[in-house]
Amino acid sequence: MESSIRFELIKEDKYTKARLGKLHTPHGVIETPIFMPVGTKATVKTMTPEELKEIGSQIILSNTYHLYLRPGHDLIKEAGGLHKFMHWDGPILTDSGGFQVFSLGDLRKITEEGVKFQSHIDGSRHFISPEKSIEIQNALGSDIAMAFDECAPYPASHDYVKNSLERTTRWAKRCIDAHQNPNQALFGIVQGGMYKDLREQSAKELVALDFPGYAIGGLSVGEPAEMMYDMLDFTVPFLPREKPRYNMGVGTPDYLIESVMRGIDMADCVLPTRIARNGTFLTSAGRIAIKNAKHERDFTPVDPECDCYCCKNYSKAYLRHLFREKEILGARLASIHNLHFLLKLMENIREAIRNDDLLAFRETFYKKYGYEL
RNA sequence: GGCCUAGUAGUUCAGUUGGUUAGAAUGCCAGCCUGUCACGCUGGAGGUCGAGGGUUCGAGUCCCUUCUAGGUCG
Repeated sequence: MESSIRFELIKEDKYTKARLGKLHTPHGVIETPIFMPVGTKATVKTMTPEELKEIGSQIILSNTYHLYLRPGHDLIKEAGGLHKFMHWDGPILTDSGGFQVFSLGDLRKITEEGVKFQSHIDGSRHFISPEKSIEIQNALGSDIAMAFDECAPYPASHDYVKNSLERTTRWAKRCIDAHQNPNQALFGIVQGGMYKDLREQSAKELVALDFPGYAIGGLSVGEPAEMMYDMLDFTVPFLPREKPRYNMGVGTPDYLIESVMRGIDMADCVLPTRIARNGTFLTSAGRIAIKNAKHERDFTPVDPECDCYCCKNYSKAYLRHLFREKEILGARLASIHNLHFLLKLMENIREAIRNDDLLAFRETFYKKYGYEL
């Protein structure tokens, strides 16, 4: 089947493995490398689609498992699809529910056929297979669907990860067979835990299936940063140059920069929006915990270098007040800022790649951010 | 003026028949959050138990005096 997306590789950095690209989707073109805000339950928490656009979001994520449970994929299909339902006309990528196999650990049982879940909402029993996940994602109508995989925990034994990855490959084949939507691309997900031989095996098996894009899963699940970088260094070269590569679940500035340098084109993470709701701001000078007492009488913006709506109009003292009072506006402003910060970071990264200047950009950024290599 | 009730962490309150180092909630202070069970989680500081005296091996708990607040009766 001809893929509904097309990846255009525009430029490769001279000194790193970073790439500049364009990903053409049915709902628009995405400039890569890109960060994708996460809207698990058909909303990027606290943000309207207009606000998302304004801060530079090009594509957002949503989640198969959560939307299947509530409100139900049949309802969303009836509404005219996820785009229409949530009033977002840009590209959407749906995660397959595979990560919930991992994160809802004690509420599920994995078999060859699929995964039996108990709903975290009401305990009701459900079964999601590769076919079911594709059916749901098809009903949602996302631009990019993800193969139903198993994200192995860290640490995990070689045996466990090997079995898991081989099952993930078998599931990937079933996803391809079940996938019939010409307006939706299906990405495969490389697993293999922290074992290089298994990463290689997984990558080779999936590349043989010829997906239009590849994700690297099972990273940033608690392992040391160095280990993740190692895995990226090792795994990315097995992926085809002409197809997009997506590092799942990565969202700190350093993880993003390091991922891009290793040849990653896409990343997503709940971190910026989650820590936003808990009062932490990502800034060019590092993280700021706005609730800390030292900001009580600080009437300057969170990040003087930032031109987002939050930083242009509100002071640290005011934001601290909002968070102490648990006023909803605090969560909104922080979400706007954190997402804008990462999206702007990615824009700067793209510019740096364009100028073969990524290494210098990285050094300058880290120095100011307070991050030690 | 008489009688009754209540005084315990910044605040609202628990504290068994007297028995290790007086608890909770909230507030305060700090840390954490990485394909979202998440406006959350974890930790920390903070009290001469209104004051003074007495009984007792031992008193936030019992007795006396006193102060404060509220109620009530004249």
